Amino acid sequence: MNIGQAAKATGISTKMIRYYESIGLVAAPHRTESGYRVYLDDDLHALRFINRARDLGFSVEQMRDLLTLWRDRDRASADVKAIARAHIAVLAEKARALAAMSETLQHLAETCHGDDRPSCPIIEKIAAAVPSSGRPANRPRFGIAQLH
Amino acid sequence: MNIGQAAKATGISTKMIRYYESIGLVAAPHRTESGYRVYLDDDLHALRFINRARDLGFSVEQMRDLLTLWRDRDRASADVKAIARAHIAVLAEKARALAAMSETLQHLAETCHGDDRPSCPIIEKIAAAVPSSGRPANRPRFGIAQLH
DNA sequence: CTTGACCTTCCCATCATGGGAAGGTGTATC
DNA sequence: GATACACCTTCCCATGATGGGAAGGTCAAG
Repeated sequence: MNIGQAAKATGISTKMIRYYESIGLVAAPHRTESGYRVYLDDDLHALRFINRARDLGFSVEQMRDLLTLWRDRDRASADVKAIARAHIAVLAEKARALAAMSETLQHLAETCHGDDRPSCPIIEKIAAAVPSSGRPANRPRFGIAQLH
Repeated sequence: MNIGQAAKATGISTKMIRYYESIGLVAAPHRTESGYRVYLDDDLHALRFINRARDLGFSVEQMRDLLTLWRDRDRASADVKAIARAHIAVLAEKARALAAMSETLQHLAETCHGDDRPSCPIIEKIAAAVPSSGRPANRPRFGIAQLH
């Protein structure tokens, strides 16, 4: 099985399959004489595992840990659960932060006529913060760019 | 006012203030004879505007648009509202996606004993997808890395 | 034997942000 | 005045996960 077929079979792009190999997240597969990568069932299982972990928002480094635990038949389920729980908390906090932004903006938008006139509470409140939207100086920022 | 003081006054790091200047998001401030940047009230207003827009999850390009609209006294409030509404939808969708991940993982974690024994439904279900967690092939991915 | 679909490696871009080096400036204290 | 220290300048590099694209090799069908 070539890399393109493996990509279709696992839902991971060829680019990313090569990337995961380059950073050692997955083992290098066999090669044909001409240098083509050949994927076997075990390779595909690992890639599918990665795809599902990725869908759950795990980072590459977390997936590395999960793959190690997956392969270790003697690991304690507590080890897996600890990773999961930490991740759940981070996901929930990011979701909360985004929802809060959305709602704040929604409130602002509701008070904006949205017609030809220039008066616009949205931009006015961004220009001069209302107390309720003030960020207490050192609360961690959760802008879009900080969400990974 | 030097850049460090401007940073404290606006909540934007010196690094980012210089960056916003370099990409033309804010105008270059005056300089002292020795080359130090000097920030005046107008500069600070713009930086505070940016900080608040950033707290609402707006991207640099969206902030560029918002700043233009802010400075244009004759703009239609509909123009501002359109940007806000598009952004609200994106934020809400990202929040939803993250919350869904968190909940899926939460369900898995609840069925895991989290003790010394190796049996762990979390990792087993990542290894062999359950139907309910299957991603319908071409639904847009919303992993952590795609959230910006 | 040509065509076209694949494969290979390599480099570059994204987005917003921080780190750090190498060197200049400004001010308070000895 | 000199020394120390905090600040400023520009410049380059890194992040994380992903895609784009170039330049060239391989394979199978017509």
